[in-house]
Amino acid sequence: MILMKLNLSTLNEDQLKVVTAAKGKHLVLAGAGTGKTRTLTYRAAYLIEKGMSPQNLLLLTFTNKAARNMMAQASALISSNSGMINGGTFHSIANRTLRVNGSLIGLDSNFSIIDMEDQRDLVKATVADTLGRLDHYFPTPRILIEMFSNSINKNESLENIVMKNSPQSYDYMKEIFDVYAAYTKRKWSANCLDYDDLLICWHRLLKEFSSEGEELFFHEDILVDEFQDTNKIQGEIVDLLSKVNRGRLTVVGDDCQSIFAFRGAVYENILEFKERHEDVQVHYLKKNYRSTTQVLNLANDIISNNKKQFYKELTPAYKSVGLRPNIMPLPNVNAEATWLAKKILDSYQNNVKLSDMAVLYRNHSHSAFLQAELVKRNIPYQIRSGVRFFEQAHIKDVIAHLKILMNNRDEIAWTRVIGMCPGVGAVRSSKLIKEIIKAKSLFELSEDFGKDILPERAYRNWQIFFKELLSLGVPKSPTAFQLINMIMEGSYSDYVDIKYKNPKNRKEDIGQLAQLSDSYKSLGSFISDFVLLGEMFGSEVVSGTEYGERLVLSTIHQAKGLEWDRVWIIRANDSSFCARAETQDDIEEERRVFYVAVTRAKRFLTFTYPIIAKEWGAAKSKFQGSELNKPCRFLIEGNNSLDKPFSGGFVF
DNA sequence: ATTAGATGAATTTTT
DNA sequence: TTCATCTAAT
Repeated sequence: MILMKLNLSTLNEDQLKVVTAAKGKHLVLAGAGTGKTRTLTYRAAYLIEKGMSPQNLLLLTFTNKAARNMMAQASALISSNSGMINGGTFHSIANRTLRVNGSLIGLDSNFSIIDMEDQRDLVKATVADTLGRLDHYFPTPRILIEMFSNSINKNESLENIVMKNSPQSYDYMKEIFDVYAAYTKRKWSANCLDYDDLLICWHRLLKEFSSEGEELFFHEDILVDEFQDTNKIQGEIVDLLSKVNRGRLTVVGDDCQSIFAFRGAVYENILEFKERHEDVQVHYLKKNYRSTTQVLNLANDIISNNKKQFYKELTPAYKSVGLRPNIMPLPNVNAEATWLAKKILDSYQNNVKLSDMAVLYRNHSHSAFLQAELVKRNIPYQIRSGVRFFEQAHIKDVIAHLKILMNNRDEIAWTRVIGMCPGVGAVRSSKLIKEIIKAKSLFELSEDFGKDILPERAYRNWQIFFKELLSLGVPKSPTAFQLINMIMEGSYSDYVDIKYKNPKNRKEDIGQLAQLSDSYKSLGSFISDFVLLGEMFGSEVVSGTEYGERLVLSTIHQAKGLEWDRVWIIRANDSSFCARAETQDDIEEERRVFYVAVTRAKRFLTFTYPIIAKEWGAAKSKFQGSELNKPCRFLIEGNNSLDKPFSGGFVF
């Protein structure tokens, strides 16, 4: 095996110590911009250079973006013929493990993975079945899903979650339990796993079938990035895995950048790591290679107001000259968008690349006005928020066709597919599905299937529809590529024309989907990768020219781990960040979100906010103009290194 | 009894 | 823009 010589001279002393540390347990506390991921991937490469096989390494992280980043960096460091490193998000590794060994806990390896929308549909159906008519005050499917998920990810009883988050629904506690039980049962019999189930099942598998030295789940070393984003169950999965390999584990994280508490992330996983594990070596990385002193000063000032943290002040790696971050109040959201678009154009005309700039915000909806303004001025942008590629209806339609061929019991996919047949609605469709599932396979049904279930008119439509479905199974085990093409040659194409208002674009998307599927060996791996990595295929919403660089618009959560020369943080008013925060912990979380945003900037950082508070229904008549926004409290508390508010907004 | 189209209401952050 | 509920058509 030919190995690339790893060049360790580019690492600083602290990083080098981590990279070359002896096998054992290591906790690396690293601030923003200190080369966290780089250090971790160098360690992976170092271990491989020392003789470890890449397949025996396991690299884990929470978000897809971080995983992609990490895997790309790691594989750039090792020679291509040394094989693939084993790594990805917790969910994708769970999926891989369960496809192979899930049968140990009674799982059928063809299971489907369902996303939030699918969950909602299934819960809705379950509620209708268990409770009959809906009560106005019974929590919506959306809320129910959130309760269930919270209870799992935060490892608290459903009762506690309801009491804390929706006390007004506590009267329905019994019904909520019933729905939960029925929903769980239904998922299982449909052979479907949601995101949480992936973790639960992996956890259960490890708990029941792993023991010290157990080969099945053995990894010579385990490296975890963004450890502050892990939740309770993920933390336990890491514990169990490291028990198998007798404690070879390196976790890297920054408690100050923990911004996923809403889905159960507990930075206590970091804070308590030393108590949970024996013989832990702790390392600190504090040198920041990203930002100017001015940006770092503000970041340090902001985060110093948080009480719960490992305090680690970031120090700039280089002496740099920069401008102090600046705040620009504007009359309203329109003015904010116009001003910003103009500023961006100015920068661009002064030879700043669009790809060196980014606009960050707290929620998706904050980007709307700016988008309109950018389109008006022909400024190309790329947006990393909003509806993802795989969540769009037409894409899900096609995927549902593939899912039913993989997993005949997938009632969610069936509902979606059959729902496209005219004359068949919720009631008749559920009758049909019941029969289909009984039959074990679509192809075992008799030709006149449906005749005794549907009225005449609907049956005539169904016959055509049903024949087409059957024809999908004609070539022996067709590829995803073939299947998608067959679907598009059939009546689904007409369905798109009738049902959606921009059918041409949608069909192009589906064409893209077919292209993507072409590189997959099996239908199954394509589908599960698709659901889990959906955004990776991200035909992100793009405007402007097809080629060349684009300005990035992103939520702060999605911008984590990235950096730009110039960063604008819009809607930097207090209510954007703190309106929903109730407890001190909530405020600290928002402060960390703010801190993450600030530390994305290398040299220029500007905040803007609209002075007049206008909520989203503003178009509707109600007068709301009397309330004025204040700048975000994180900018004015303490003694911040910020050019004070109302300083005139001079930026460059 | 069901479906399908119309109307009015509501939006954190991610896997 | 998407989602739940109401209402008219089958």
